[in-house]
Amino acid sequence: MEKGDAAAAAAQTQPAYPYFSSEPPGNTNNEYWSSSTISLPLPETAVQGMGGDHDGEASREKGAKSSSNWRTSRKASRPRFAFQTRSASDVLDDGYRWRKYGQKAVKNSIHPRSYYRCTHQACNVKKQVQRLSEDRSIVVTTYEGVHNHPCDKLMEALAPLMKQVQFLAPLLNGLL
DNA sequence: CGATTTTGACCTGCGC
DNA sequence: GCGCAGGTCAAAATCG
Repeated sequence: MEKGDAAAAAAQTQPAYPYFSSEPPGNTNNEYWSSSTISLPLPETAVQGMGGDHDGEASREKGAKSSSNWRTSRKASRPRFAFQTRSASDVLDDGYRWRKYGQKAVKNSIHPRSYYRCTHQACNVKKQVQRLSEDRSIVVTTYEGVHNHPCDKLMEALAPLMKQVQFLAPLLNGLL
């Protein structure tokens, strides 16, 4: 592992606010980012809803390596949204902890696509990060699923405040 | 020493 | 049915 923390910090210093949108149906081609997409007059971020009315990967019954431990994910399409950010690093610090579980080279791009998964238990939120071949400074991040737990970074930041509140609560009750 | 990344193999869906 | 492209697993390697 190289120094990804510095890159993450660099991404953190540039908070490109991500637009997000629920996926509009009817866009099933893979090339949801075309050259026209990045030529949109959006200054920093552009958004493209991911197509795919059927998610072919969630309904898979994984049978690799003689252990079909893939959870019985229903074919209910989990919410997916993709957005593009202009960032120097692949992993943008969104407050959650992600564990990389794969990397593949895609056809249309010379840059590989990375697959991440939320490290929290019972939180099967996945995201995939790909860098545009046309512009290396554009990173396409596709989230899939919603977190069923609070952001740990946020909780860490809120922990002192919560202690203050717990300490002040009896006093406030006495005053009111 | 535990958690995470790397990386090759393997599996599935889809188009022809 | 076959091949390709994409997605995931898991063992080894590596980092803090």
